[in-house]
Amino acid sequence: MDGKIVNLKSKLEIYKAMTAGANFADCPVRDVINGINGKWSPLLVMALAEKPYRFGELRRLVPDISQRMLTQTLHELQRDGYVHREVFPTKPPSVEYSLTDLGRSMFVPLCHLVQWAELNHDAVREARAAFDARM
Amino acid sequence: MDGKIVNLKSKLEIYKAMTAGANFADCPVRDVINGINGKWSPLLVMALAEKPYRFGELRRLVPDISQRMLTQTLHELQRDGYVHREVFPTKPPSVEYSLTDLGRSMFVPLCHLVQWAELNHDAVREARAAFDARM
DNA sequence: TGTTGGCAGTCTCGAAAAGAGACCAGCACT
DNA sequence: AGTGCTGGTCTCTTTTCGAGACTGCCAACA
Repeated sequence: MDGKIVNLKSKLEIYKAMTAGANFADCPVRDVINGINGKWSPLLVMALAEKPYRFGELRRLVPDISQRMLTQTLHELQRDGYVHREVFPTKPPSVEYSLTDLGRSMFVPLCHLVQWAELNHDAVREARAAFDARM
Repeated sequence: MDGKIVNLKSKLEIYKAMTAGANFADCPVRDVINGINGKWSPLLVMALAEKPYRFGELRRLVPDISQRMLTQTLHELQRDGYVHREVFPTKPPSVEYSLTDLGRSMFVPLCHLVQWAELNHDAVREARAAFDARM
């Protein structure tokens, strides 16, 4: 199961980086990707890429996220260094979330993926419809 | 230093496309992204981008995926038009999975994201360690 | 004075999804 | 006759997710 995958160069290296590790800690790509590809993470990064937002603003912006998931996802994004959390000691203390430099640099490739998604949405929907029709 | 990297109109339109929709069906980007960002989808797409694989090969290639999840993820990828499934009537019938043109075109931006992940893995791990140390 | 409402969350509980592993039919090799 | 390989499905358990109630603080309103 080891000798058959030795054909390409750059792609193979990436591929090996994703699969070679015996576990998660040894695989940088899966480690990082799994932090990004949560259900709400890309959405929040896209939102914060536009401008910083407060907790309640984000909640109103993404109506179908629960507070629990918003708190948790922001916490994870903060932990991984994508998001900066700042508390302002106003009368009711307000909390502002903004993208760090790391977050902004991650936003670039993410944005490409999102652009692809926009362009190819119709193709995907068609494929889906054709597939469902055959079943 | 404020979000000036992002003040292009195209990006704002994408952002609006992600957040404006009242529900999922109206938001093309979320619809497509949610099909890509599963736990195993990117990994399998990366693997199949190298060359077509059979079911058992994929299973051995990604040792920590369960058959159940492999079947299900491949099925979803096929439904969305990224993956082609072909059955060969050999003695024990073998099934080969390969990327479609749509899958290959999606692989391009995905690959950028993966490359970013590879490059910035250390930064993310450092941020994570620093964050955990403070708690 | 009591009430209401906004802020940023936390807590709990039921539902949905993921993971582990048994099981299936058919065929080849020993 | 037993073992192993093919590509899966079925069931059971654990993990995660989602909805909504609840907290503490303060300000405005009646």
